[in-house]
Amino acid sequence: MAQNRHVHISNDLRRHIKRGTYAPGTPIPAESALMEQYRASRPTVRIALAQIENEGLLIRIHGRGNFVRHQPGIVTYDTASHVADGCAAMDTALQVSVSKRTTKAKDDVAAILGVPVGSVLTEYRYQGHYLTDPYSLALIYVPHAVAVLEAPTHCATPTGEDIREALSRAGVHVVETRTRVVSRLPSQEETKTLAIGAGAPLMEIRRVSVDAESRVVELARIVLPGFSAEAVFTESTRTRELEAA
Amino acid sequence: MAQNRHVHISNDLRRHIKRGTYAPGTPIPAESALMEQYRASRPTVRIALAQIENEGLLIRIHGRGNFVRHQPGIVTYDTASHVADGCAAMDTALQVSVSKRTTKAKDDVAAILGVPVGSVLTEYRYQGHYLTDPYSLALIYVPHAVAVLEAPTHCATPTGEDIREALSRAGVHVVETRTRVVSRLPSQEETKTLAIGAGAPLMEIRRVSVDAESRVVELARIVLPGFSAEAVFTESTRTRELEAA
DNA sequence: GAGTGGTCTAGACCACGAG
DNA sequence: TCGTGGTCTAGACCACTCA
Repeated sequence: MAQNRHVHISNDLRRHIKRGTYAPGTPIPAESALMEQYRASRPTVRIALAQIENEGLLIRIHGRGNFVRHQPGIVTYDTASHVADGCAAMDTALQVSVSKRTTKAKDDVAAILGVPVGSVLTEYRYQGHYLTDPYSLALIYVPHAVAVLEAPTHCATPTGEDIREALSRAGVHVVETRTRVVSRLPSQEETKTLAIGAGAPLMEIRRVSVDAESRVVELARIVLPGFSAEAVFTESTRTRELEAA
Repeated sequence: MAQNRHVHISNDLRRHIKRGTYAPGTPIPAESALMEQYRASRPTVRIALAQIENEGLLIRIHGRGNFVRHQPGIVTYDTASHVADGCAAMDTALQVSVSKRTTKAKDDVAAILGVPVGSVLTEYRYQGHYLTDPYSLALIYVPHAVAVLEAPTHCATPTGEDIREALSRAGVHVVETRTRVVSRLPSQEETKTLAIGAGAPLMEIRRVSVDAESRVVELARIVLPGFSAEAVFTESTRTRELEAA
């Protein structure tokens, strides 16, 4: 069936995890035990572990063990669904903590925002957790010249959509949104903050919101593990014609 | 600087490739030579090679060697840019070959298209190449009940946008488009057709086009290596208000 | 047949975490 | 201190490609 040794092991481990033999939050047997169990060398066992780690099934912690990851649902990034209340239909195990910080624009962020390097910005950091495991990170930048908003205390969405509502309440109206999606490997820092493997695909979403004066009022950099993320866009040809008219 | 041995090696190889010391299309030194050069064991060398392979810098061919990949530009999937002519502004080294095939809908495709399982479809296969290296794959399904189109002979886009123009010419008008983007690891088959490593992040775009009668007229499954792909979406709040009115 | 990459082994040493 | 995972080594055998 499975040709490669490590494929056979990862298939078997995957089955155990999906069936619940190895429960979420608990460690699977130590690598030494797996070596005996599958009569394989350590590198072979570790290749199998790396595979299922990159699939989002495992969190490996140095000195502690290899733990079954809690399986959150898919985080859907959807511009069409303007959910009024982030709390609605939210799993209570899903937690998003928001922190607020004042910084100065570095060159890359400044270029996108269209402000001088060193301009004062507010950085909102949305860190999403599902039980004990992290699953999302969003950094949102709003120039002080545009608005200074309070960080939402509760019901924050993982992708920071609520900032745009807050902007609207502050009298800043978004007219156009440009979104860019890429798929890439995580940086070393991202492997830590998202608790993913170095080989786990990652989805990065960059959202730029513009107001009527073509001023960039918000830049969002959202980073999600590929195994629990999708982005959905709906486009109506009708509205394009209306716009042209 | 570099703590890990394999990181040091991959950094060095990456530098050589980007500087052009190792030219595109040519093989880098054999693994045995790299072992001597960096005084490292084979597994260590191979981890370094896997890393830069997953970044899209290397194509490894069993029995032949490890070749520097030609660097195509980024393939941008952009719904907003309706390029009338695919030939315009296309690098001549970029080739897209299209083949046409008649099949029957399997259950997953049938469910999305909203047709019975076993319905007759046309499958258009867009395979993109940059010089000798593949870089894109798009499979597009159109039910026979909707239209039977000729495969475009030239100037095809990597993402198969021209099918929708062909539909329009055939009197089938797309009113709404739903696009879904995910980031994941490639299947074994995809590693071969795209010549990417098993650990290379991949962007999959699913596009569903709907006509005025809410009939699905086209399903596109576009698969691109993450290292050379991005998806861009532009959304205007203004049109949303127009639509509501 | 010679050279290449693909897979696996057995074992060593180090770094981290918890008691 | 001990058990865990993180890294690396030296070497073997196999599979593929090309002359």
